[in-house]
Amino acid sequence: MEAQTSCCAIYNCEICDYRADERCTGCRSGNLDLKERVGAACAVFECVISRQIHSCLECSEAGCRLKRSVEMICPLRGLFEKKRWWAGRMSRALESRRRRAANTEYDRKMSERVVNRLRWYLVALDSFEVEGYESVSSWQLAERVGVSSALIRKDLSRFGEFGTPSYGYRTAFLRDRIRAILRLDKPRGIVWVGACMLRHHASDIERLYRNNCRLLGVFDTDEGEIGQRVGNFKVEHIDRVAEVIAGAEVSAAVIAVTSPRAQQIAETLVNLGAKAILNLSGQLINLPYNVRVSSLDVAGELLELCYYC
Amino acid sequence: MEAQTSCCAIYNCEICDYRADERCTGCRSGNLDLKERVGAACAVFECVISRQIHSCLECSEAGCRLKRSVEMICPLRGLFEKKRWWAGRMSRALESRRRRAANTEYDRKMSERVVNRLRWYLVALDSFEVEGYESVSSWQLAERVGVSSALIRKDLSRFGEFGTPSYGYRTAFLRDRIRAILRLDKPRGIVWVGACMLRHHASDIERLYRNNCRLLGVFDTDEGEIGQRVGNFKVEHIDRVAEVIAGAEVSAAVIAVTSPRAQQIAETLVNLGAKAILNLSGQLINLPYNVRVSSLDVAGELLELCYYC
DNA sequence: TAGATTGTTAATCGATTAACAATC
DNA sequence: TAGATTGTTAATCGATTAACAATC
Repeated sequence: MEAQTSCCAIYNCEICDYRADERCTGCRSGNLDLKERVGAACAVFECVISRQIHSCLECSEAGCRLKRSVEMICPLRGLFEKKRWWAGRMSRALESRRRRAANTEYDRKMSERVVNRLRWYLVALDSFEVEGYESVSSWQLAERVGVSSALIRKDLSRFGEFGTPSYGYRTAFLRDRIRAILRLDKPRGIVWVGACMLRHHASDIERLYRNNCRLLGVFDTDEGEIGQRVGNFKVEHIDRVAEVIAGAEVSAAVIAVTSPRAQQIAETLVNLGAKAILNLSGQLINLPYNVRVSSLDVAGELLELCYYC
Repeated sequence: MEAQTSCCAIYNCEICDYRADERCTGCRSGNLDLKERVGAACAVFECVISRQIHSCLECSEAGCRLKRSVEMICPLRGLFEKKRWWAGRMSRALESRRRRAANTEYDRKMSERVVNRLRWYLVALDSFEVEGYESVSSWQLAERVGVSSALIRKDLSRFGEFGTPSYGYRTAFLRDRIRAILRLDKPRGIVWVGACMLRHHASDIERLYRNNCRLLGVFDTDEGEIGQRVGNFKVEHIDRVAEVIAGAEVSAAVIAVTSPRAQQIAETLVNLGAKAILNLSGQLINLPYNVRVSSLDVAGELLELCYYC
């Protein structure tokens, strides 16, 4: 177990200015209750060898995943993997804390299910408007979206009284209110990685523009794509992303590459300030808990659907 | 209210052979409790004018949405919209029944959230296997998928005991078990509509093949695409789908067209036997409750993500 | 044997539904 | 006024978590 002497973590936080300076259990006895220790104060994992600081679990700052930081701290991979009780115990102890921290990050008022439904209400309202409906009732909306009318009324009533009894909701008014709730008026900057996929989403981009989402640049890893044009953009190499974006505020990024570098690209984009990643690569991406990842995977989704056949 | 005399529905079912032959409340008093009536027997909506039969709420057969059938029955749109209490009452009364019916369709043992997670466990297991892991513990899997380890153990324990205490799960074994649970060994036939999009999903198709999903044909509405080739397929017009498929069993279909005909195409495919539709069109699709629809919408998803920025 | 990790239980948490008074 | 539909409450339902005995 002497090799694990190097697997120490010093509890320390740049933000809270707390420094426990205690060795981790990995080096000594396995009986020490890590949960207690960590609970006592904000913890940043600092590698005693490289002095690199990793995620603070309390503030959710910096933040690279625990497992990875452990691997970085302990380069003796073979030994570590044969006996990974240290990482195991640690990870289990911290799991629920991190989860809690991640949840309080976002607006407590609105669950992600509500946000998702509001988005579909908007699509339905648009279609009702096109069909010339001045007003819609909750059951009409429910019918089209595929949820219950009670849920629609409940969802909407969180944010105010938008309807009129016995009449329903004025289509245009409700549409505007939902747009405001979803903050679709605020301008956003999007980085797109994967030029090929972008070409097939021209209509999507148009819809984004209508909702104040601007594309900041198009990037790729594939040398064949670099220099090509997509719409108004020249495709740049992903390695040049910081340079090309040059200070523009990145809200979200789309990763639509086929190369297996999705994880690495995602990390680059997070460092650039992206707070949300749309992952179309079909690969799993792991990011700090304060970054939101949404994965759309056509093949996976189809396989899932087949289950119901 | 005389105009609504034509808005009658005869309760009648082709499948159960029940025919109540009673007029709907719309024509007479509004006090009749439709819920009771409908509850008494299987109901199909038959238009007294066109004699067209609409969805049976009991068997979930045929099935076009209630609202649409009402509109068809009552062509006096102006009048109907000014005073739609009939449709409102009806719809509200039936809403929860249909919902219940839809839920009992599927395997009660496994919620859709579980199915979705299993799919991601599979992706994670694949990646662990590639990295050479012989075994994984629930927290390792949890870490990579982004759920809690308790949930993973709970999910897996529904189907048997796949792990070994103090050791974890054997990667290859667990992978095979999950594949079996998701029935990925069973061959499936897929219809793809929207040639352009398919070209950008070559790698997805490959993954489908590895999981026994076979493409039956590629179709489109765009005349420019008809006759072109995609992989091994010649693109055919969607109107020829029945002819081209010719009796092959359709499990699921992908609708990836940009034209606003998504709803209509979906109905065609359901008539061909599709039990699940993957909707990439960005449009809302409404289908009978025994058909599963999953919508992936890049622009919408991205707008939703921006909310969290 | 000591320590790790599973499978499972009970407790908690959150989301959805049914129902209805208030309102138009 | 009669009837429709909202907003909201309490009840229900289901999903997730924490915890721990059983097991390796």
